[in-house]
Amino acid sequence: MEKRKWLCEIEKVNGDDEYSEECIEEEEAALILLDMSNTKSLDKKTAMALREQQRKRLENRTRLRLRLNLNLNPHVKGISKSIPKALLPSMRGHEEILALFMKSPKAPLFPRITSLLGLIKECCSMPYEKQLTKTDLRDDQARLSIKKAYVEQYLLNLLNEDENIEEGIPVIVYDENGKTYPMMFKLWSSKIYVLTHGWKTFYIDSKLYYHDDFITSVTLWTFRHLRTARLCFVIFTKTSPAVEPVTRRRIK
DNA sequence: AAATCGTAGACCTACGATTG
DNA sequence: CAATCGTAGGTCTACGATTT
Repeated sequence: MEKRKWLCEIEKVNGDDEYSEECIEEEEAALILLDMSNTKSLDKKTAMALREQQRKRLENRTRLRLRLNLNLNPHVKGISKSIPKALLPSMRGHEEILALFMKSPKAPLFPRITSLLGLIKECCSMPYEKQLTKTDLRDDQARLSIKKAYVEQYLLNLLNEDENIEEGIPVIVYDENGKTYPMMFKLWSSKIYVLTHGWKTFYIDSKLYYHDDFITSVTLWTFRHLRTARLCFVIFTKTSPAVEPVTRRRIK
């Protein structure tokens, strides 16, 4: 109910003269139809119209989720920039978060993948950026380690009761093209959180490799799928010239 | 045999305690 | 108060174990 209320407020602010329960149902229907368009044969025109409709809806949803994210991550602080006053009067008091969302030069709060539009059931986690290490990209390791603090702060509260991180949680990982990779999200020996199984396929497909002259980093988001309710990750990759080699010394 | 999993230990870093 | 030291806890790597 709270979500609906927010959505309606958002639509008002954005200039929609009318909103109603129907508009929300209409949105859900559009999202489901669009999802169908990914798997069934719709004619191009219909699919494009649905995509456009979904894009518009997503803009509203994004703002809604931002608000919901505030409740999950109320401690995010530190940036204070000007916010367009007309945006969301009811978000007063959260200017810092809005600034973060709107101005951050880093990763956006939400991954921009067309095929994911409207399929995100619960709000995304905050983005997590990691500079990949040698072992993250080693063929004989086949795993991505994820910082404990990030997992405990942002991801564990997204888990359902029946999901046991120590036993491993099957997840779907999306790359920036929307391609999916089944992986296992797991806590190893109460110390390291990792993504295993499909990670190797992912970095091979993404043409990632370790080199002293380059920094390869990933940005990761987590969300729950609208239809399957399954835990999903989105991983974007980035390679840039390195200022210094990114290795750790090890004496042996 | 190759791929993947799991862990021990080296290394790093943040932070509190101590000292000048 | 700033610099230094000690330490706990987190991250990364190497390598043995297990699975395919």
